[in-house]
Amino acid sequence: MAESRITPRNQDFAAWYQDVVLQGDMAEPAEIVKGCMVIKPNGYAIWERLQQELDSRFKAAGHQNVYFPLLIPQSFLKKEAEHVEGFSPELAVVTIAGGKELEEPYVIRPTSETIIGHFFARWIQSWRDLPVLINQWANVVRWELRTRMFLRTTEFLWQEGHTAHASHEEALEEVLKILDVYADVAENVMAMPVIKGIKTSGEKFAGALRSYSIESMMQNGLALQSGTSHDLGQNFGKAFDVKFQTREGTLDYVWQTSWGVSTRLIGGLIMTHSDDKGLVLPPKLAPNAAVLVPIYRKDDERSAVLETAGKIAADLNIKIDDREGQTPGAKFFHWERRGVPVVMELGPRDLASGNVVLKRRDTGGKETVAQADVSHALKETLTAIQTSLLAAAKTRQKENTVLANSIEDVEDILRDVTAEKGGGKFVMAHLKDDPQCDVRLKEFKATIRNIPLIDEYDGPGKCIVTGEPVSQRVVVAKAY
RNA sequence: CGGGGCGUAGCGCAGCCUGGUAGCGCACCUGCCUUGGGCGCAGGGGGUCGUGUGUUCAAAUCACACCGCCCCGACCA
Repeated sequence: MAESRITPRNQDFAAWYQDVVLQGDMAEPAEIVKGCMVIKPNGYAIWERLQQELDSRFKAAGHQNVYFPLLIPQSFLKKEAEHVEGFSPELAVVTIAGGKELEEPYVIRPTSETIIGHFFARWIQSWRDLPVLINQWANVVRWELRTRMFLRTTEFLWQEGHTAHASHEEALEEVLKILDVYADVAENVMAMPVIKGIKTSGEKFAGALRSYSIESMMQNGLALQSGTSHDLGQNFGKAFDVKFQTREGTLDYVWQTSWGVSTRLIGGLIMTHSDDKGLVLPPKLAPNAAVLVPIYRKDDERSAVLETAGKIAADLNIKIDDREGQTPGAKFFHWERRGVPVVMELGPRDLASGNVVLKRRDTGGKETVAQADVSHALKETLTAIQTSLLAAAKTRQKENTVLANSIEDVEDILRDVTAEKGGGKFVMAHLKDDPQCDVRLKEFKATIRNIPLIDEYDGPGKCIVTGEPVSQRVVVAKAY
């Protein structure tokens, strides 16, 4: 593709984001399919890395992968009142199939709680059948009015875990266990710091008793809900008649959970680390941790450089960019835009000195190391990049988190924040989980992102809207 | 779905007002030359002007409708 300039972040953050996605060759709008995107190899490779990290953790926690149908009988959605109300506006419905109008339309799944509830009812009879711990990697469709690549598209890829338990305590334990998995992957793989917390009633999943989320701060200060884990209580158990016989011989409805992360994570990754030169990837997720660019002038140099370069690349199991007809400069820009953590340079001078040059994507710093030490040096550099990306993101989040003790202060801080101009903050304030507060915040388009599980501030206080006592400060922000 | 902007070669754009043989830069192809941060020169290929209907001798250009993308709002992972 043609490679052109990237809009600077401080000029227009939304334009910058789109430029980075396009210039990084990760995805493009599907153009002929409203609100959808094509995920290109560079983007999909990142998703595959995320899948591996998540899937291995799910498996380790005892979950097994399954697959349920894309199409769900429309009547299923209606069985859980809150669920249907929440999802109705964004459903795509199939009414004609095989050339005939269907007796009962199918909805294309916006999520699978209902169809899974139906099968749980068939699979579960006794407490001995519990817990059921399953996960599916799937696509879902939600008819969104406004889309942005990776962050919100009509069709998106995700995983949805669904579990059924004999007790509420056990279900809740599961919900929190998965929230920890999400936080672990976000921080330790994606280098994206998150705040674990409880969603307010107004923001919880339609049909859940309670939702938990991880929220992260993007470079423009907006919050991104990066993963959710729901305590479904017995709501779907009752709606789909998922009963089991207890040890004591009585009948009870199962306690369910569901949880998911999506390709939205890739959007979060981009908006956490990337810069005005393009994508920046943490080594643990980068499809190419390093790329070697050979530099030569004459034919004899070329063969000598390529020979040594080939050996180094093979030893390190990294890609060598030996494309002809491209100058090294052009190659440097190429890999820089694609976020490759380390670009190595090897030219005649290095051949003579027995060295090789390592350039870090995050800091731009160059380091010359002996070829004999390059394996060790690369490993160290990649570790250093991973560490410093997380540290930088944490620092930025901390610097942009402020306390406010009146609703007017919250409004002053957040009123003029937009996705384009940035300037967003996480405002820690005492607010009650109450519609009154939601309404007041909505006046300047802010929301309570979550109620942190770990209170890092000053404990109880009085709600700055209702005046009622609350146990701790909550995260208020503008969000994607 | 409401408001605004946009849609012309792979990408970025000019042309449209005032209708008359579709242009520029980058990218691409060939050759020579270059290569430590986007080389240069010469030659060359590539377009149903978003789609449809209408007005006209003639439409990228005028009118109407539709579609898509981006931004803002309401809805949302």
